[in-house]
Amino acid sequence: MQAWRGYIDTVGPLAAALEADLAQFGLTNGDYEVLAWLSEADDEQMRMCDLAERLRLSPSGLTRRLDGLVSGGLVERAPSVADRRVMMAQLTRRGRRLIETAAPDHVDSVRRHLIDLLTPAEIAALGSAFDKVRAHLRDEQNDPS
Amino acid sequence: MQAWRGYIDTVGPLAAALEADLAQFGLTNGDYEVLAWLSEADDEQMRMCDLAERLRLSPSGLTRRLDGLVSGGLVERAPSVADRRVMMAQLTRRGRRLIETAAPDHVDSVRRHLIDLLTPAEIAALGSAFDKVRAHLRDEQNDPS
DNA sequence: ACCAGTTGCTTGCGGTAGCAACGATTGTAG
DNA sequence: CTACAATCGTTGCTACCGCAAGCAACTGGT
Repeated sequence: MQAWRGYIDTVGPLAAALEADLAQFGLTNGDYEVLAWLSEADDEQMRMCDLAERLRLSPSGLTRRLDGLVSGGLVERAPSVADRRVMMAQLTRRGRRLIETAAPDHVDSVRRHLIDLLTPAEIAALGSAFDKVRAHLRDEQNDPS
Repeated sequence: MQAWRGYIDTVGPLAAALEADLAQFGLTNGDYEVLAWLSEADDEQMRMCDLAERLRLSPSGLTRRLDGLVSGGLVERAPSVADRRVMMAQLTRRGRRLIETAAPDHVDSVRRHLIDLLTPAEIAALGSAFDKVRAHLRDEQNDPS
């Protein structure tokens, strides 16, 4: 329970610190994640619904988040040829250049604020612990016994 | 970095799962924390500003959160006799009964979703890891080198 | 006693998120 | 082929939170 209190008091400030480092690029954590996922996708584009799932965002939430990125010229919407219901979120050249600039800095930020502070054993424990929690949450959702 | 991705994908759903369990009492995670802190305080009351700091909330954020709890009859505002600028957030009888009912359930929820899934070594690693991160964030804030 | 600076809480505003509802499109069963 | 269900994205609504501004009250120096 002590560990739990520590968790509560750490998660928020940690996210805030990372977001502060990202601000120099005009990005929020959420924006960064959109660009990161798109940059790793085939043709640097994804269906809105798939992207929403990856980002753990509701459809409406993603619509509005993308609005911001589109007006910033980092992403554009393109209708899918295969399914006219579908909108593809497509990374623009500007978006690609920005994420390529910001990514190393962000990775470094994660290292400074988290990874480099911990022993390899602690990192491994964190990884396996979160894997277990995530697996448990998935099971619970699929089988609401 | 893999551990980092796992962290990102776990923290949000975990908070959501706990919030879902708390919903049966009509409480959010934030509401619960207010009541929990107040129930542990002397005379079950705290100064707004101290409470805001504990909750990592801005003053305005706490004002609105308390609005909700006050209209729900769980907390009331009382002017401080020592300093007339200060408002005390005071747990009501209803608030005390609710937190006393909800707390065991919430603790159990944390166990089910987190603690019971992990080995003692993993729990210890989580605790020390977050302690280090939190200490580092504090240092950084006090000495923005 | 007075005035400047600080502290504490509230309010207006903007940004972000989820849910419910909707229109458009696709898939499927009869 | 036609009806019906499911999927996809957007929009209206509501709620939450932080920042900046404002007002009240306290503090310390003159």
